This record gives sequence, structure tokens and C-alpha cells, in this order.
Amino acid sequence: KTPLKQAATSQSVLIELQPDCQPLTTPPKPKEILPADPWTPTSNLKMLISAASPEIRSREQRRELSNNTSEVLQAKHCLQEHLSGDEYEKSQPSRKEKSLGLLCHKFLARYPDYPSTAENNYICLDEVAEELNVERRRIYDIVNVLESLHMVSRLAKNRYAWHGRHNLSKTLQALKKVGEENKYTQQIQMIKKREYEHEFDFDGERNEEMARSFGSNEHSEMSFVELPGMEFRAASVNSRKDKSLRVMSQKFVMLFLVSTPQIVSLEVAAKILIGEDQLEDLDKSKFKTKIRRLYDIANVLSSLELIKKVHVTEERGRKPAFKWTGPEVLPSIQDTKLETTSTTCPPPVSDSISSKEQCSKNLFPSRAKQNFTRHPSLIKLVKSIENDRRKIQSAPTSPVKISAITDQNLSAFPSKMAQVPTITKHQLEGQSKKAKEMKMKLSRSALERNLLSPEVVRKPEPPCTAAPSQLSALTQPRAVCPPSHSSVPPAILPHTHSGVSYAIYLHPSQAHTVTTYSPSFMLQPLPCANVTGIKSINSKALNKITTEEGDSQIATDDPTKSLTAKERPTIKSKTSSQRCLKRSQALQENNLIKRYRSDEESLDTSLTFFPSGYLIPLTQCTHGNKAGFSDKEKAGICSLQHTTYSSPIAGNPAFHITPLNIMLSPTSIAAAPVLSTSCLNSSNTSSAQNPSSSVLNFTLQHVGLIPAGVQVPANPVLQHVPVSSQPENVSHSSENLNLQEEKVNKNILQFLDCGGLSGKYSTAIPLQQPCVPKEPQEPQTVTEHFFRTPGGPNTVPSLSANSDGTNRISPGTLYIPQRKLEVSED
DNA sequence: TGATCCCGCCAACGT
DNA sequence: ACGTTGGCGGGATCA
Repeated sequence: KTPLKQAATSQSVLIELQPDCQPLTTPPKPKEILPADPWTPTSNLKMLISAASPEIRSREQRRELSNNTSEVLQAKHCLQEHLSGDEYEKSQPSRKEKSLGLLCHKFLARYPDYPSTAENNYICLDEVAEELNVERRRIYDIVNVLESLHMVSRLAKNRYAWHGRHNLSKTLQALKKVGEENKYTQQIQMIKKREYEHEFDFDGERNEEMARSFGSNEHSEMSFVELPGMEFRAASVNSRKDKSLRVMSQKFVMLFLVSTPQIVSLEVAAKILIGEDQLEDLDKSKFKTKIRRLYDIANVLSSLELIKKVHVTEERGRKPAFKWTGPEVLPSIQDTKLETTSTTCPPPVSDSISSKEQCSKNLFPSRAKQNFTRHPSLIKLVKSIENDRRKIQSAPTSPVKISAITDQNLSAFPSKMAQVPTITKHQLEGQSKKAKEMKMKLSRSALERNLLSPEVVRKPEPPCTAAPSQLSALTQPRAVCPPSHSSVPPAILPHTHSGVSYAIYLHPSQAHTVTTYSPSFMLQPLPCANVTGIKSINSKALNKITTEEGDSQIATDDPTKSLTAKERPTIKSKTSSQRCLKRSQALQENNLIKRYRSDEESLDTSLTFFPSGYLIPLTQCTHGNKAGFSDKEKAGICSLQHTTYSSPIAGNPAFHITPLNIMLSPTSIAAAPVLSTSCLNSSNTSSAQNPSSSVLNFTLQHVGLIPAGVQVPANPVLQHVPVSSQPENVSHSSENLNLQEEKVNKNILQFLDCGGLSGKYSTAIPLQQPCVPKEPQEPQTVTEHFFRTPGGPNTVPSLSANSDGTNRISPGTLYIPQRKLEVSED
């Protein structure tokens, strides 16, 4: 130790003497060179990488670069030896060159994003470590994070299997779900609120307070989330109870997936992660350590291009944060069992179908146990037990995934409510994002919407006000695709981002939805009264995000400003409105919700909501890249997640509609037409937007999305009060569900009647964004809309009632005074 | 400075 | 007993 350290310390000096930190002799070099020179190249590589938009680069490119660079570096090395002195120093592997991120890049370069099942994608840690010329310890860091994403799985000692990104979307879905169940959104808001309240002191009583508040909801300890097919194989092998890095990684990802602007600051993440296990001792050292770990994880995730570093600037200063740049996570479509619907269709993806249930079970298995073990606070334990009990009660027997796990579920009611806004945010946000993302969201949102709907319903209670959340939910429903421009059936468009294609059938009614779907919409409360759903949601909205790419600009201006004026007032009202919920209604809702919840799980697993748009699996890509897809590309067409869906009816996926195209920026209704046009066009159809209603109806009915009698209007766009909700009813078998849905629908309708979507939406922001995203890379194109509501960003509207007794957020409190945040990329 | 985070000690585990 | 994993945090670098 000492020696090494000293070496490190006196590096500069020593280094000069001994270039590689190794013995003076040259020997080491040769080896290094051959394999893949780890360090030297890195600096150059890094430079290059940073220079180029990181996201874009393909792995191959990286490889090339690395190789080239390595060679170059080697050359350098030689030179260095001769040089000695300053120059030499310069060339020395700087710390950066040894960074975990770089190492991870190298690591990833060794394996294809979408490996074919056939090839043996085994990873031998020793070999890798050797080849990359790093201590094994470092490899563990990488592998652990990859494992958390199910990109690799441990087979045995020293041996891992490489899965690449095939499971990524599923994993993300699962994580998102878990995150939602854990109320991460709320937690985040709470933390922010706290921060705001106590500007500075970080530790201290406040923490306790926080912890306490959290405590109830916290379920925190979830264990590792597994996927169906991905269970840890040799149990014996992975007995390590502590999978903290893995678990941390998953939680960290969850935070992104759950927050609306998908930006998470390290500080918040650390607090939440700490909070989960030990609220009590939130001491600095612990916090610091957590942060360190988060950096490790963040580096790997960055290498995977799932996140990128940004800075959030508040009054206090700049805080490091990361922004999700990964794929939008669909609501668990798979979970929902598209299969069900798609009977006709080709078999669903292998895993998705069979394993879903399994997944769930694994998600949060024995958290109590584990937690207990680790951080045995009796209190906590008790709480968790209670929670579990509740879960059990509420939760259906079906071992459904995640939901069961979470304690929060218990409190589901409130929590979900809270979540609603969150979701909305996401969706909204999505708009700004790349088109691809948008499309993803659409599909996702649809699902979510369905799920949420019950909750949504309850919100409307307040007299005129439509809860923003509700609105959002309604509106969001993404998807609508005008798809059809003509007739037809679902088209499948090539997905930009992930390469996934979906056929989306939209309910005409939903069409309008699409339009709506924009963040802007959130801000504006359409409705009847003062609703605004957004604000709270947007806590972050406050922030500005600045990206090199120019996000900043966008963020600064757009949506926010325009909305602001209107919004602010609205926001307040919203809050109040929430508070005002009538109990009776609330109760009803509660019941409804509860019921819903109970069913929900079962549904989740089995079912399917096809809210506005549903996806039908077309084909599945096997793990291999068969289909001729390019594979490596980010696009990763084949990934499981990206299942392709075909129309039930025709079964021919002749057309592809990319969700993206469909989605567009729904910002304003007014815009909608435009969107549709442009988007559609892009997709290739020049035809008018009117889908043939008959076809749609037929399709929907056929699929079971809508009752036989129901007809969907042909022209979705601009229709305010379509039948919309119906689709939700869909094929689900559960009775309860149907009942609930009906209620929901009613509510929705009421809501709509109130004036709902129409007017205000139209007001919304014009859509500027291109419907079709081009390159995935250009995130910037997408405007990120952050809303800065004067009032407060973080307010969570939903929280008025705490059924569980916890309190997490009281309505009033949540409201966070505005702070300005800026996000900037480095 | 504060943000990053490399490095490697050493404990927990497995075999 | 020894090898593998990986938590952890000192302290070096970077910005």
C-alpha cells in the first residue's frame, strides 16, 4: 500500500523516472501495447469523445479510435522515454486516462451491443482485466453496474455472460416501475423541498426530520431488480448479499426514469439512496461515500450513453447532476402483455412473455430481510412489515413484479396520486426530447395512462378544476396517431432511436391527445378552472437546462416563458384545488383506487391496457440481430425491448409507423394539425390525416380495445371529448378493472365536459419541433422545455390525502418556492 | 476550493 | 487457506 501510494503521490517525480510506474525497464510496455493499450490512448480518446457528441459515436468508432489512439500513444510512449521531463510528464497517463468511464468504454468496445445468442459472449474477468490493463477491482465496478442493467449476468466465478442491450428496455421498464412504486418522485420532491427550506445545513436535525417523513413511505430497501430470464443463475455464485453497487445503480437509474426532467443531481440521488437505508445517520462521511459511488456508477452509465453529465445551477451554485439520455422507457408494455392482444401476431418476444411474471417476483424479493440485516432499525423493520402486510392485502396474489415489493404500494393511493404528476411531467418532457423518445413515451404514456386513470379520476373532484394531473393524463395519452393517415392500419415506422418499430393503433379520440401531449400542455391547465397540473410536476421545470447543444437556449425561452404567465396563477389554484378535494369524492376515489390497485398488479402482469394506443407485437427480434438489422447501432433494432408490433388485423406490417412520427410534439392542439401533416409526411404518407374511421374502429374492436358498439371518430385531432377512455377498457379481463375504468371514463368525460382539453390547450405552445427526429443524436433539436413556474416546481399536487398516514408531502408544503435552476452540460 | 474519482486496503464470501 | 468480490474512504487530480 504505502509504496504504491507514495508512488502515486510523488507520481510526477517518480513517473519521470519510471514511466509506467512500473519498473524502469521497458518490459511492461510491450504487453500493454499488444492487447489494447489501456491508458495512453485514453487521453486522446477522451478528447475525441468529448469533442464529438458522445452519444453518437458508435462503438465501432470507438474501437477504431481506441486502437488508433493506442498506437499513437504507444508511439508516444517511446518518445516519452526519450524525452523525459515536462514533455514526458504530459504524456503520462493522466488521471483521466485511467478513468472508469474510459475504461468502461474500452470494456464495452469489446462486445457488441446486441450480441447474437449464438456466439459465446462470455466474459472472463481476468482476461479483461489483463487486456485492459487494469486491476480487476475496476472491472468489478463496471460489471456490477452492467449487471444492474442486465447487460451482463454472472455465470460463475470470474465469469460473466454478455447480453448487451437486449434486455435493456425491459430492465428500464422494470426499474421505472419499481421507481414509481417507490415513490421516488415524491422523495425527490421532498428532498428538494427540504433543501429549499433549509438552505444550507445538510445534516442535522433536518435529516432526521426528513428521514422520518420518508420513513413511512420508504420502503426503500428493495433488493436487486431482476428480469425474468435474467435471474441470477448460480445462486451459489451470487450469494453476496450485498449488492449495493448493483442496487445503487438500479436505484439511481430509477430516479432518472421517474423524474420529469430526467435530470438527477448527485446530491439528491445520494440523499435518497441513503435515506432508503439509513435515514438516521445521514452523516457527512456517508454522504460523501455515497457520492463517490454514484460517480462510479455515473461513469459507467455515461459510457453506456444512458446519462450525461450536466450541471444544475441554483441560487446556491452549481451542482453536479446527470441527465438521462437513454431511451425513453415505455410503460411496461411487455408487462402488459401485448401478447394477449396480439394473439394473431407472431409470438411475442421470448422473454417478455413468459418471464414477466417471474420478473416481478424477483424485483423486490426479500427486501425486508436484507434490509434488516444491514440496517436493522427496528422501527424500520416494523414499518416494512406493516407495509408488507398491506401489500399483501392489496396486492393480488399474482407474484407480480415490482409492485408487490414496494411498501409504498400500501400507501398507493396517495402515492400514486403523487405520481401522476410525475408521469405527466415525464411525458411532457418527453416532447422536448428527441423524437424517438417521444414516440417511446407515447406508447408508454398510453399504458401509464391506463394505469393511472383511476387516480386521475379522482382528481377531478374539485369542482371546476381539473387536476392538472388529470388533464395531463388525459391529454397525454399520447399517441394518437393519426396514423393512419389513411387508412390504415398500423404502420410501422422505423424507429429512430432504438430502432424499434411499433404499429400503433390509435383510438381516434386519442388523436387529439397526441396533440396535447406536450409539456406545454402541462403547464397550462386547460381546464376548467384553474387547474394546472404541471407545476408541481415541474419542480424541476424551474430549472433551466443548458446544454452545449443549445438546450439552454431552448430551455430558457420557450415553453416556460410563454406559459409562465398563465401558469403561475393556475398553479396556485391547483394547489388549493387539491386541498379542496371533497372527502366524499376522495373516499370514492380512494376506494376506487384501492380497488384498482389490487387489480392493477394482476393486470400489470397479465394485461394490457390499451389506452390510447396500443402496441401489438409484430415480430420479435431474437436476441441475435437477425433481422438484418444493423445491430450494433444504438438503434439496436433487435433488442427485445424494441419489439415490433404488427397490426392485429392485417397482420402485415406493411407499414411502419414510428411512434415518433406519430407523437410529434403535441404541444398544442393547434399545432396538431401541423404536426400530423409534417410528421405524417415524413412517414411517407402524404394523405390527409383522417384515418379511416371504419378501419380504426374495426381494428380497435377487433382487438378488443373498444366495445363493439363504439365508434371512434374519424378525425381524432381536435376532438375534445372523444370516447377516449374506452380503449382503456380494452381486453382486460378483470371485472374490477372494467368497473373502474368505467368510472374513470366517466370522470374523464366529465372532465372533458368541463371544458377540458379544448380551449386552453390550443393556447399552448406552438410546436416547433420537428416531428421526426433525425438523428438520435441531436437531442438538442428537441427542445427541452422546462417550466419554471414561478411558484414552485416541486409541488406535488396529488398529495393531499395520505391514506397511509404518512405524510410525506402535505399539499401545501410541497410547494416549493421557486428556485432557478440551470442545467448545463460540461 | 470544490468536484471528481483513482487506488487499493481489507472484509465478506466462496470454494 | 486462499481466491474472488466489492465496500469504503483517503487523498490525488481536475476544473
